Amino acid sequence: MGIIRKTQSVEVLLAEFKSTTEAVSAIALIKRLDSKLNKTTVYRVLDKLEDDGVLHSFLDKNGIKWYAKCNACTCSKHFDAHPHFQCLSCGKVDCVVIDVHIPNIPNREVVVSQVLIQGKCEDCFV
Amino acid sequence: MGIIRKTQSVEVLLAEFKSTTEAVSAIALIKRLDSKLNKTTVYRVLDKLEDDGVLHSFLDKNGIKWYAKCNACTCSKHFDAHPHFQCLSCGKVDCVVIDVHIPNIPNREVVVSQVLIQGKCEDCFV
DNA sequence: TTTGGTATTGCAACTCAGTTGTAGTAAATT
DNA sequence: AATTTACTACAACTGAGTTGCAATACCAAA
Ligand SMILES: [Zn+2]
Ligand SMILES: [Zn+2]
Ligand SMILES: [Zn+2]
Ligand SMILES: [Zn+2]
Repeated sequence: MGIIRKTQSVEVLLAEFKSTTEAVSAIALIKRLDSKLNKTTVYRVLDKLEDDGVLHSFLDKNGIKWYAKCNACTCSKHFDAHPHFQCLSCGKVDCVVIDVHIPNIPNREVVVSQVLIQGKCEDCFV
Repeated sequence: MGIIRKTQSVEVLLAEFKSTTEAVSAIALIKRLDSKLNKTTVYRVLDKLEDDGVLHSFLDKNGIKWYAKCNACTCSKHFDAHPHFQCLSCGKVDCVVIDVHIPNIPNREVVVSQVLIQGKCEDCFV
């Protein structure tokens, strides 16, 4: 179940995503908002925002959870099964709006796929 | 640094991969070998076998570590940057030897990519 | 605007995969 | 057989994420 009440915590977290399209790790948010919100609250609100189709989440190379804004998602369905790009130099992660084609595999049904690309981002690219 | 001495622990772990091409999670190995090997030993030997190009590892949807046999890898370089397939019904994971093409991204250098495909495996496919 | 129901929050305690330090053990080499 | 040192077991730790619960704050009805 998603967000029901527009609380301070919700506003604070939404504000973190308002000005950027970059992804942010749950851990980074917890540290950054330490004086304002409790760790548990951050996890719970992020979870609800994902339910509502406002944010989407994924795991990075180290199994750490990241969140980014959704584009055209609803509470019933996420439409942003796009790849994510993690910079090996600065660690920044963001959504990449390219289409990676997953070929059919004999005798298997492909339902969903996750692609994590690693390399150098715009800022770190010489 | 990889394996230097051919110990009992190494033999036990190699035996687990000898008869199958399926991937096995570190946790599953730890449980399965609980009477023979210590948890720490399992992690350390797996790590070394990966260094030696005997096994390769990856994280599943839940950030859990899995290992599978390598094909043509050496201690200096892993050549098996292939996708992995996790069955949503039975949980089984294995290597998929298909080539998923990652297109170039403007102003970014793609170094490596990880693809995790989810769906129904051969056994669970109706 | 008060009141009351309940969604939400903070806190502490927990879970659990994976790591680290270390003293003892067992391969390999002589 | 003695020596060297890679390896192992154990216990204790780490750190991201979860859970239970009492206190709080949002919202709507009165
Ligand atoms: Zn960068
Ligand atoms: Zn994204
Ligand atoms: Zn299956
Ligand atoms: Zn593989």
